[in-house]
Amino acid sequence: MRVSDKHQKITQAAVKVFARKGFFNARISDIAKEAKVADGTIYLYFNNKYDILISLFEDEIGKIILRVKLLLEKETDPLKMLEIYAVHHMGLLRDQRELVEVLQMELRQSNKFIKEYRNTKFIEYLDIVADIVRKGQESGHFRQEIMPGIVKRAFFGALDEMSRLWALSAKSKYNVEETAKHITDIFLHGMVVRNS
Amino acid sequence: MRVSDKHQKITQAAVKVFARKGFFNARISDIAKEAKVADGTIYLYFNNKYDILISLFEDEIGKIILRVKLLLEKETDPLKMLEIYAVHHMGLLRDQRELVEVLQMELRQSNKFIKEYRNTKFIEYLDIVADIVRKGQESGHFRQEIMPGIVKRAFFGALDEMSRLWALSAKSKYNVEETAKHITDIFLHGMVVRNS
Amino acid sequence: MRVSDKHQKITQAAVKVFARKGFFNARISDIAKEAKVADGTIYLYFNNKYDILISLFEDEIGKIILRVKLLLEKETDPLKMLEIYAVHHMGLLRDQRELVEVLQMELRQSNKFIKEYRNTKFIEYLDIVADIVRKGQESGHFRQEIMPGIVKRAFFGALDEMSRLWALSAKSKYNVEETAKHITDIFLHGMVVRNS
Amino acid sequence: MRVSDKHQKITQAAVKVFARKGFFNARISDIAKEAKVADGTIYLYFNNKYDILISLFEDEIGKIILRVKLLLEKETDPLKMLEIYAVHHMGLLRDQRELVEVLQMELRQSNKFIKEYRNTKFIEYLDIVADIVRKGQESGHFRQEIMPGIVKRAFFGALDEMSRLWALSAKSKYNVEETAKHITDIFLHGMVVRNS
DNA sequence: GATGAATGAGCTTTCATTCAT
DNA sequence: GATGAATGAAAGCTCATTCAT
Repeated sequence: MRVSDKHQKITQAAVKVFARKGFFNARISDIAKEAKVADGTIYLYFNNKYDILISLFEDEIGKIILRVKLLLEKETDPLKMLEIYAVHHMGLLRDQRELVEVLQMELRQSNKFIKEYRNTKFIEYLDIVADIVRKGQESGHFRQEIMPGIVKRAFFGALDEMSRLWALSAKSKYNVEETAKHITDIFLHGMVVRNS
Repeated sequence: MRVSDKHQKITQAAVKVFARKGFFNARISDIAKEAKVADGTIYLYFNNKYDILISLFEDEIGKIILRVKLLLEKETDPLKMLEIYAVHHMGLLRDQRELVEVLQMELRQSNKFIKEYRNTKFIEYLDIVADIVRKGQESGHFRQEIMPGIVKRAFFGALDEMSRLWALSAKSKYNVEETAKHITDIFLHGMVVRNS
Repeated sequence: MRVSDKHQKITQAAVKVFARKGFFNARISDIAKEAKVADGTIYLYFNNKYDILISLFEDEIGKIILRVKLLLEKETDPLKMLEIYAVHHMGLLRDQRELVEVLQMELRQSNKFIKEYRNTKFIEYLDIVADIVRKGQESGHFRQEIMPGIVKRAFFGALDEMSRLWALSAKSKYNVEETAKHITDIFLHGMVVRNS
Repeated sequence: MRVSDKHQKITQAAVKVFARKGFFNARISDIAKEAKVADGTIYLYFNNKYDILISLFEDEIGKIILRVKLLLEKETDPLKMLEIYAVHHMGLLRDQRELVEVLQMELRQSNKFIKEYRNTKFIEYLDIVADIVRKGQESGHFRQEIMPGIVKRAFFGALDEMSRLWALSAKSKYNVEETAKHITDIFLHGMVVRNS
């Protein structure tokens, strides 16, 4: 078994356990059991409990960034790009629900309590939106007074809050993809230059 | 000292301590020390640690709802109402920063792990936005296809994510009130009926 | 209300609560609630929790001694006296079941852990049996080699162990009075001089 | 060190500590210190404080039963068997004084407060006496009207109450073995068929 | 590298007792 | 005398982390 296999097994187990119980209620032994390794083995791959969370966060956000950037490469229309971003983001909920739950929670917890940790990967993920907005302004689609630094957070926040609803309630009257498009629609209408 | 004084002293102390250390890292003795009461005294007013958090949440959200509803009473224009809501919401960050931090965190934690707890007060707070949107649709300001149930969460999420930035980073290049207005502007433009 | 009334109300409440939960699991506030007084009031009549138990023990054993001595006064036959003692002792179970349960438990606990406390009342109660045995030896009914100091404890132990069965199991196939007589019968047959 | 060693070390430490302080006054840390293990180690072998007590009780009564049954195997005379039982029972006081003290106390406590716990081992120990009595009735030694179910408890109670005296007072004017024989003598005389 | 038994610091909660009213 | 809010010491139990095997 390659080293990276154990590392990944533990990470995947941690996602499951954190999603189920939350970071503070999760025990190392839970993760060890889920990953089918000994408790002590976890400390061969991670420094401590926090480290599992942070590694997990960085690694998984990293993968998400790669995937969404790949999707966006094929597109040049900023309006469509924003929709792709939104649909992909919300799609994570369907495909990696447990991961989304963990990222949601930990986004609000870890970076506050692990002071040393600057959440650069997450900022990189947000900046994709800022770049799209800037591109849209350069191409004359979006109003010049729109502030990309605000939109990137507002857009993410809007999508994320909807995710939270699903993560909690399991079922909802809203369809995931439709919701992503509806939110995108509002932001696009909110940002476009009006010809009237 | 009136009974309510002790209750309130403990609540306020809990807000400070939870904001500083987070719910799980906060010790009862921290709260007791901050409130200048004995550890045991806390249990005369609250059933357990979770109960402090939930009571605090309900009470404070309740007060916020009362205040924002009072502000909205004087206004009938849905566009201005939405801005009032946003400005007031973001204003909390200036006036009750610690409280906002606690509400932020706990919104993502407690209702997931305290299954019995249905966060009705929070939903009531969100529904204010839904009501404004519906009102705007009735008056013909907002497009009929806009879904109030999505907007209420998207709008809250957008504002809240901006709050999170401030709560974390202490200083920011963005002005709180300006940001509230900018986000409102995008949503309003996104929702209004266009006459072209 | 006379002073002694409060004292007695507390004692009676303590009997109930100790019987229900045991000494260590009983809370002062339980007793206070049962006695319908404030927690603090108990400390006007008793020094501490142990003191309630000891006072209760002394007082109630004292009453039992008085009653059984009164019954025995009318009788001179040692054989009948022993039966009277046994039937009265077991009868307590019917009339003051809760008290018996408390005395049972505490007999095994308190005098071990409250070193200062010499359980003189209890010894006085046992000595009634020793006196009956000695009387029976003097009258020539009982064998001279019988040791009253052992019989008093063995007889009490035998009766008490039966009590314990009832106190625990609530219902039993054995009748209380019949059992008292059966045990007495064995001890009497065991002690009498045989004429063969 | 074998697993069973730790388990046994803790059990033996618990016997010492419970005998010294009683179950409720004994702290887990006392037992841990006595056993020379960490507090947490105790919870690797026992579920909780009660569990130590119950395990201890079951295990030790189990051993006592085995030993006395072995002794009784060699004997067929019910009269001698009863004496063997009594002498062995009282002998425990000499050889395992602390254990006897613990069993004494807990017999009066645990099964009352740990409702789930049915004290089957103890009943098995008592039933040895009932079996002897029945055997004696079958062989025509003991009177037919003697009730084994009562004798088993009365006999145990008589012996146990004497034990209690020693356990408490440390020294006594009575010799342990002589006392066992004296009590047995009374019960045997009390039960035998008289030829007059 | 892998294991999992052992550690012991840490924390919530309880409750006997006090004392200002 | 009576009250009951307040106190704070105390203890059972958990669990992240270590380390001998």
